[in-house]
Amino acid sequence: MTPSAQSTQPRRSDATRAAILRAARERFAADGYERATIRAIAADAQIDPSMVMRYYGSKEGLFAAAAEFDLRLPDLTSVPPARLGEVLVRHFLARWEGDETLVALLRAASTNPGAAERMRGIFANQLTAAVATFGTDPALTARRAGLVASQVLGLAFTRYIVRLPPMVDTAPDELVAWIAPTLQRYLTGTPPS
Amino acid sequence: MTPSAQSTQPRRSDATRAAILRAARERFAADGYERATIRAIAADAQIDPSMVMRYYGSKEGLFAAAAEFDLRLPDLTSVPPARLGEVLVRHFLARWEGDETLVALLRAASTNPGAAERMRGIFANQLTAAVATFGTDPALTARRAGLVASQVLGLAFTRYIVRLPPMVDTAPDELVAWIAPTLQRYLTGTPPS
DNA sequence: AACCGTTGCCAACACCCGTTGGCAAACACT
DNA sequence: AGTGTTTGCCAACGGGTGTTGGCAACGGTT
Repeated sequence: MTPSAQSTQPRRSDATRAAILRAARERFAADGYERATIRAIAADAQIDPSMVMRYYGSKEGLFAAAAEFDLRLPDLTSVPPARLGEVLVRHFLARWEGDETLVALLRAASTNPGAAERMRGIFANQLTAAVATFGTDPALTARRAGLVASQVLGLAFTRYIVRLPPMVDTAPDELVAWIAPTLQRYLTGTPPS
Repeated sequence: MTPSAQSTQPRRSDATRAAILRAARERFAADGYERATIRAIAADAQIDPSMVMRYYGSKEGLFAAAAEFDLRLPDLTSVPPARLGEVLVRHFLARWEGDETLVALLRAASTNPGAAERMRGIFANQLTAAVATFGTDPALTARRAGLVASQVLGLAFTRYIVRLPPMVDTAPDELVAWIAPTLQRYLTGTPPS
């Protein structure tokens, strides 16, 4: 019951914690979960491997902290319904390019069950929630969100993971032009009989 | 120069080789490249780990043998141009469901550079070649094939790797109905300005 | 100055990995 | 029957992994 600030006073080791997290995101994104070793991450952050354990408990704990992610989806109710597809692709493309966290999550989700679970959560909660905001048949919302995820994750997978040359070389604007109609139909198109 | 059959007379160890390969495909598909250990594969095949080394040289060699893959794309010139998309999705869906090799390749490609290279080769050669058979602008062929790959691999990634519930629960026929128009447009649609 | 929690490093543990060499049994062929 | 090759197993090596415990230096508080 000390009168001082009790919950989150800045600690002296915050810089170290941040360095670890940054190095972890880089390594997880570049190498995937199993190849990204704690020793390598610690070396990148220029500290001892045991520090990682002290601050994050375990490798799984470190990954959980490094893969915290918010899609930051815009408010879709304020978007002209006919431009939903375009807005979404553009947003996702900008989001991958600017933050390697999702690439890390994507790579790790292929082999690590926990990472896959987290990816499921992100898309089930955030994407499905966004799709649900504009009134479509609730029974179809999850399916529409899933289809959008399939195209958006396929874009990320081919462009950032496998690096298929045509997908890497094509400019973002052109990718948007091609893919926007796909998402538009998945979101607002009439379902097949 | 013996008169006997010189090239490939059946060896007594062929059964063992096949058992190893089968177990390897299963493990690589289920666990990815790094988590699928030679010891576990050998245990599944009920032989000693050193046998794997003798017959396939190394873990990389084993993977190369296990991930040999042919998309078996049908002859697209004999397909009504308006149904190209439908035929393609249906073919891919059937191909993943019946053979776990591609799932193994997909998982491994996320973390193993060699596997990614192989995946690039498969789609660059086989898919692009198939797209090139019907006469579109050659300058656009690679891009069209890349877009198709992005949607098809995204489907596989969300359905078999991450296992997003809406993508797992939806029946193949319904997936085909949703996705076929996407591929159709990527293949034959007019490019954006 | 004396105290105590924090920060950091070092050394080590126990385990698992891919890979290797040698040795016994089974087989093929003369 | 005898010889050489093939098939298989065992035991081990060298190296890398996540993780742990202890110990020195530092910082703030009294």
